[in-house]
Amino acid sequence: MTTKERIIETAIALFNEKGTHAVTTNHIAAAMDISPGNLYYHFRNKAEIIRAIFDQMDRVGFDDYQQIIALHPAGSLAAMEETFLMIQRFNWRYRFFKRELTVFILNDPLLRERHIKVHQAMLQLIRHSIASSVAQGMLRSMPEDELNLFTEEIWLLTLFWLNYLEVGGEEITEETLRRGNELVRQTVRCRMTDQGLRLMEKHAG
Amino acid sequence: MTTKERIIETAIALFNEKGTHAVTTNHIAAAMDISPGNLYYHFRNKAEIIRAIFDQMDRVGFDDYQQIIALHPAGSLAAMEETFLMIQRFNWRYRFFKRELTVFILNDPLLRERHIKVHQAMLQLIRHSIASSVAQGMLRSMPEDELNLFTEEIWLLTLFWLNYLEVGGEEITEETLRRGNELVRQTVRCRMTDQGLRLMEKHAG
DNA sequence: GTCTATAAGCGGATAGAC
DNA sequence: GTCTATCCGCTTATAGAC
Repeated sequence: MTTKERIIETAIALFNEKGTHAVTTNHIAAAMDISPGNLYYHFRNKAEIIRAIFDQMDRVGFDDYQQIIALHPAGSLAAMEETFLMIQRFNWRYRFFKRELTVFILNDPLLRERHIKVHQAMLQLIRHSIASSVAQGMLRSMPEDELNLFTEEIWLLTLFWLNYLEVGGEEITEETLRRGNELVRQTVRCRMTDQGLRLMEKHAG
Repeated sequence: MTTKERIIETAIALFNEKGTHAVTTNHIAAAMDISPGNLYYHFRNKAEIIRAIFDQMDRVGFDDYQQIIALHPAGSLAAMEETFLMIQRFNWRYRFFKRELTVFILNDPLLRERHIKVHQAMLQLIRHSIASSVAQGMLRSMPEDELNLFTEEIWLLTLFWLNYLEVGGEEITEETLRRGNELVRQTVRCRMTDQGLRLMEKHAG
């Protein structure tokens, strides 16, 4: 791993542990046993480190997104759960980001725009996924309004499950992540047709 | 309003606007046209201002909670919606707090414990409310597991609706808050009995 | 209670040697 | 690429006059 990469990984670890504002460039340098000057050779300043992390997130996020797309036709429910867990893993790796997101967005219009685009894309992905489940007769068809709210509900649950666990003082484990998945599944089950429910039972058994 | 109160109100406004870390004691003093020294006469440091705000939140939150309790027997659905909006207003007034909550909790074990207690109390309140709706025949009875998940879903939606709007780049208005309410309502509707649905229709019409 | 002035400390950032 | 040394600026916090 290059020094630049090590700086980024160390920064992610420390940001996740203490929050970006409690972590200084000096802390990052000290934690990886290099001098502050060396750190500044690789990055102009702290903001640039954060930007580099965001870029990494974009790349990883894009790869994940491609995987989700590829997964999607495979089978509605299983694909959805795989997607949920994938997003949770992403949110966990970059958990400082989600924690401080609103403040970042407040102070950085560019990040705001970028994030809104991702947000919209995810909503569309979910809506599309729901529509295809309806077409397959797994979900009952519903009026436009209800479909929109349903879409937002799924996305909100997925987006904030990790945060929910954290502010409730729960550990993030396989078990608690699985519970979030259960939550989404139950929300979906509410809108299932009899046929969909039968298929799900079979799948579970 | 005393200077002390004005400091608190100014701090809340600035924290909401810029985030706690971007706002210094000097900024607060300047914004209200007093000297930094004067501010330090009333508060030992910035952390103490934040603590004073938390204390205010506790008091306001407790009053709101009492109102919710009082509201509760009045009528399930209407009370639930009133509660939702009350919590949104609270979250909006202290929006810096919810935005930075995970980081606060990370660095302050006491706040963590306090917050977890509130979290648990709200879950219990919701669970109790659901149980009484089931007893009244409004909601279909459900297995323990489903009830727990349902409770958490309601609470998660209520807790994060404001955050959801913010990270999605939406304005907080009567309209968008109402949409959050719709979301919760739809989640509840999924579990309603025929009797409950009829009552709701009548209520809406 | 409120002001002005100022000290102390820290984080961010750069220069220049190696 | 990496280090040491150092500077700038800002925030916190205090002392002492009014």
